[in-house]
Amino acid sequence: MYFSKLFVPTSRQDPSEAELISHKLMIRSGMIKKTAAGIYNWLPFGLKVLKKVETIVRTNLNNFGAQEILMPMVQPAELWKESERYDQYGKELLKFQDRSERDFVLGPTHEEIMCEIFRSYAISYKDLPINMYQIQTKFRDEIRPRFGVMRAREFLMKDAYSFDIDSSSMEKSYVNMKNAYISIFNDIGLDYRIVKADAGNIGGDVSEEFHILADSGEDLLAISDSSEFAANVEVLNYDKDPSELDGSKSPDGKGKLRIKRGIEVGHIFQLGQKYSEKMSANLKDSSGKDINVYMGCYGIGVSRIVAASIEQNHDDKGIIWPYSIAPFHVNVICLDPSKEEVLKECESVYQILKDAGHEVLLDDRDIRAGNKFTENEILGIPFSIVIGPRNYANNKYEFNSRKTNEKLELNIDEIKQILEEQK
RNA sequence: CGGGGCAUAGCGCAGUCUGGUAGCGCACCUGGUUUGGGACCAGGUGGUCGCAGGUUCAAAUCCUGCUGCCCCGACCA
Repeated sequence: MYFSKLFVPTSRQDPSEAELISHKLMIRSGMIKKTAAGIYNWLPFGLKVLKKVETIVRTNLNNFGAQEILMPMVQPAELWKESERYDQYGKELLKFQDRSERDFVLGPTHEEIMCEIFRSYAISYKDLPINMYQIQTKFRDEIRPRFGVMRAREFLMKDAYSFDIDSSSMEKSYVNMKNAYISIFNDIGLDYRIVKADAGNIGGDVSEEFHILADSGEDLLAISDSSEFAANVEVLNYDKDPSELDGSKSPDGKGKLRIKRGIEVGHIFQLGQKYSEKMSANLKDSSGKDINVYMGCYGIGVSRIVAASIEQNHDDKGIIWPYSIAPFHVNVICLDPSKEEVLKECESVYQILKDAGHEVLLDDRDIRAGNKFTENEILGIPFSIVIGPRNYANNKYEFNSRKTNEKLELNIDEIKQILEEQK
């Protein structure tokens, strides 16, 4: 992609609306643009990152046996009345009417629709387990949306639902999804923790959260320094200031608790029969008896991961993308594109790397060098290659790492080698 | 929903107290000089001062009502 053809409206000033660093940087790097409180546009650069996260999520879930579907965002209120969440869910549930005054809601989650799908077919216990997911825009009318896409009203979520014949197979489905999540978050490559969690108003007995660690995280996590114990402090029923937990004995008796801040990006639940009872999502077991299906549900805040990544990885110059979700892998910075021989050399390097399967940006804009360097840093592209009149005839190129700030003189094969190792 | 703040050019802001021809920086456009770390000089475009009423000879400025946005809290993936 040629930079001159990309719409990336960067800004050198912090927006007045933003407080959080990820929010500021997402606006300054031209990734997002707000339309209303908690409602955002994803511009080309931001969308590239969002799609990267989406692809990692999709690929892993498919590998772990889940099947992608797409459910409607607009849902009839009747289903929500049936599950009794029409009144319970609270004002976060956006309600409205169509032209003939029928009640609808804008989907904040899809247990009701999922049950409706399940119960409308004659499904045998032999068909189970079934696990279906979607990656879709959700709407929750937050009391106070804030921090950009971190806590938006409209946001991109992956939600998955598993169906099993009994409790023990539901647990197997749950563990399978937990493993899928571990694989997803390992692939993304951010520092994360899995903690015991409060199931909140989704319901169910067992639930765990995936948190990306960051000092700005809204959740406090209590993590043992010498065992597997890790929990959201919400579940500890501790009546004092949670920061006092730091250094106290771990509930499992092993080691001391350390308090860390996290951003919740995934939450998995064993729902049991909570929804299937209310919604009559049944099937027959091997003895012919009607059973309410055992469900699990599994969420990932896809758009939130983008912001959380920036919270965890940035410096005073801008974003630092992990290779896995970077909008581009390498930026070929052409310092004087008006000189034909320089531009030719840049295009040649660009093409070679592209042909080798890397995602390359060519900054061919006829602007000052400093602007290109500074924007490259704000945008956080992992590697850059600087080619100018001074060094274009060389067979060595200036190769820079955004993360380490390292500057190397490398030939094209050495560069290919390094990029190959990142995959 | 309670408390606090803000709304003036694309962005960031001053001007409001004390009413009297709407300004600054950045961005953008023209020309020139520059050209490896957000260049410089000269010129230029761009505003129903959030909206609706009111007071006044005169309102960005004073009064009333409304709307939107931000922060703190309660709440929540």
